[in-house]
Amino acid sequence: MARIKGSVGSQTKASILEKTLPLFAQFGYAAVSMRMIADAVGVNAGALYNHFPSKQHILVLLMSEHMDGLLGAWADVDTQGMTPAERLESFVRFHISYNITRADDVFISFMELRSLEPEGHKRIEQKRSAYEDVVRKIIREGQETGQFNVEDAHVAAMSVLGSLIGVNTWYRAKGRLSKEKIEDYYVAILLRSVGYDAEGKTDV
Amino acid sequence: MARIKGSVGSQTKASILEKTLPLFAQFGYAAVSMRMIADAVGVNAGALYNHFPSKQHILVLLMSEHMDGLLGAWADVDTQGMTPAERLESFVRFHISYNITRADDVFISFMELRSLEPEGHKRIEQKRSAYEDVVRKIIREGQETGQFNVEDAHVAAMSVLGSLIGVNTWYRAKGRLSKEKIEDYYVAILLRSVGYDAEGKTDV
DNA sequence: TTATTAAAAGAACGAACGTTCATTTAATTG
DNA sequence: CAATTAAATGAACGTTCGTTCTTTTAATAA
Repeated sequence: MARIKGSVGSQTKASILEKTLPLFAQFGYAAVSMRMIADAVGVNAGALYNHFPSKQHILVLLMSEHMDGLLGAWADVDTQGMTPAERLESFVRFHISYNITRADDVFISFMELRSLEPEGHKRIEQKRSAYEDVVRKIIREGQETGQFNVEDAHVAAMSVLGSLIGVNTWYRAKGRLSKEKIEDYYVAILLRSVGYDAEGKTDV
Repeated sequence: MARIKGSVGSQTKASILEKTLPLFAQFGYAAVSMRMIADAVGVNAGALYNHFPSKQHILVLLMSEHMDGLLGAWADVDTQGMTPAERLESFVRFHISYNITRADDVFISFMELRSLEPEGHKRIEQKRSAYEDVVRKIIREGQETGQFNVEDAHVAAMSVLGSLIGVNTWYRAKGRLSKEKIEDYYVAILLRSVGYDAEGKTDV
């Protein structure tokens, strides 16, 4: 056999990305073979090379599209005129909402950095760093205005991000808590963690 | 050639574990071959099977020894008679101290869960869950005594753990901050995050 | 001191790997 | 409608994989 009736290149390429994502997330980049991907797509392994020059390119595209999507979506959130506390609340809600529905993307973007060859690694690392900068900047602003009370902005930012990234490891759509409740709880926890007092409304 | 002068089984086994750990951490379980391990140990690949029945057994032993060490070391910390806040401070300092010097163990115990076959996976997962219970329990106690002010003990515990686990991803021994400073900062951040007021000593 | 066991080497196993290539056929272009 | 290009198959490439096996030699036990 040969070219299949109705096959369109752009669709197959999209299908490759879509089917590869959960495989990489579940088994890891190194443990997923091109034949596994081809089976999932419903195509012969050789056909993958009509759309990607190598397995590595699939990984790089998956990761960079995810990071671009993440950064782009945050850029679309309007936080103009907000106080640092309001801005941090926006960020927390954004991060949870965006990432909770993209567990596989988040997982591989975190786990498979080491599977990237140097060029790809550098590109993705820059995007990750840009995302970290968002939080660092918010916390520094809060430090400057005195709305936050924090010993070290960098450490506080890493703590906030670690806490948020962890959500993806335990969140289950059908779990005890709704997405909204989780957001509310994390907003409270993380605002407290940076020493925000909520105008005296907190405390016992 | 054959058996090497001075070779002792127990030493070789220990060497296999020691040399495999950084390889798994750097490249991932699936991407590390028995030949890579053998080279690192300075032995032929076939000789590995005098000490481990399979590659999988090396991973399971590495992970279970790490988790046992972690749980055992925490069990040795005396927190009797402490308040929940003091206990949480002890835990934060313990976690950072213990894990910061074992980056590779921590990394693979977190990353390679998916590489474990069912039996091993279950065993390790139980140990991880026991560790999470430590934090949940401390926070519940603080909730009950009113020393902490937290919406949901489980969420707060996962937030604390996520934040702590994150330290390992950015800590560098020669970085800007000493281990002691980092501990101090995290104690402050995480106690605030669970709504501990530090008897009014906090705030701007 | 002899017999046994432990620990290594090194060749070999079949299977699977990422990738390439010739070929076939559908879709598109001129 | 003819020529070209795109998208697929399936066989094949050399390499590497985890593991097994036979053989050799050192350490240990009888």
